[in-house]
Amino acid sequence: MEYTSLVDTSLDLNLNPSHFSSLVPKKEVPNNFIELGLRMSSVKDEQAASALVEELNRVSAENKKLTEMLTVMCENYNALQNHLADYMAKNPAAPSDSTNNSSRKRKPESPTNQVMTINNERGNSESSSSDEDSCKKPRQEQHIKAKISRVCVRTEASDTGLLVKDGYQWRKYGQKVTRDNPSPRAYFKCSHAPSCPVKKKVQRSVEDQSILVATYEGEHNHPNQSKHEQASSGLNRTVASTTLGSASLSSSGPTITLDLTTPPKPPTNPSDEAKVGGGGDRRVDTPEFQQFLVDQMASSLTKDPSFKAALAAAISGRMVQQNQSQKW
DNA sequence: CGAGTTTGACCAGCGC
DNA sequence: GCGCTGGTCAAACTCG
Repeated sequence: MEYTSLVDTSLDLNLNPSHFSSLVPKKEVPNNFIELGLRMSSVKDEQAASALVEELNRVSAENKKLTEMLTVMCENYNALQNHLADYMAKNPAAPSDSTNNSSRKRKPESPTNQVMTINNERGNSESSSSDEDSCKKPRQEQHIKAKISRVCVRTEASDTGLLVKDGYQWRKYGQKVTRDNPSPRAYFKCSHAPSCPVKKKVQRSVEDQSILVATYEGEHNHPNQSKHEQASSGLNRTVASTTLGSASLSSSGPTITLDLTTPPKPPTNPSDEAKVGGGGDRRVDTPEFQQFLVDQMASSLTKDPSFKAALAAAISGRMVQQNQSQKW
């Protein structure tokens, strides 16, 4: 997951928190504004003043946007750190962890690495017990199938359905109880286009029954038919509604966990359920996910008073900088 | 009545 | 070769 590559880090945000207090004299900002206003009044150009205010608003908005991008970077960094720590805690020894595979008859054949090579671009995120996905298909077929992604969706524990709405139309063609998970696994095929090879497997997580793990295989060879639907009430709305929940991105892969148990209001119909970035070609770097991440992270960060102060200082500092440059 | 779901049967890969 | 397992098929069933 290279989110940092998605963010233009060359932006000069003047956002180093450790230097805010020293570099940005906060109390001087209003003084500068007053001084600026006095100068403007001396020029007797109210239109210019209003234009300048508009410009300041525009710059403020721009700074806000840039700050959101920065929050994405920060959050990704933190998520990566957490995941690394978690991984190190769980796997203190070498990656050749045989404990998880000892009870299996099917040889995983270095599951993580294999899936990673198969997926090349997407990779697989977890080497957990549900990684047998990589071992089931004939090896050659695995190499043909290039896209395997996994999406975790947190749902209400009382929700017994295996429905992960992602904007595509799926037809269930089978259900099976697997050995290492008491919860049944549901098999879906994309029913929108007969030629669409995408398949989806949905199974509840062993560790947390409230989490649905959807594994997508293949790529859709057709556009998401319900994109418009999503735009109005589906994905975007759900993305917005998860602000009060939690979301986590696995730093090692495309696994995405959405906590949908705390929506602002209960869904009025099933279509309001989790519509996450599923679909074989849905990627974590799609605009939908980026927007989701931005919303999530901005929301959590804006709750942090220190971050607010830093942000305000950054914006103020930026304004002062610009004003000074305009003076010169 | 058509589309989608359920579910038991069947198939193939893998380990012993 | 046999048994276990995951994946798929297809007839029966359900629902709008």
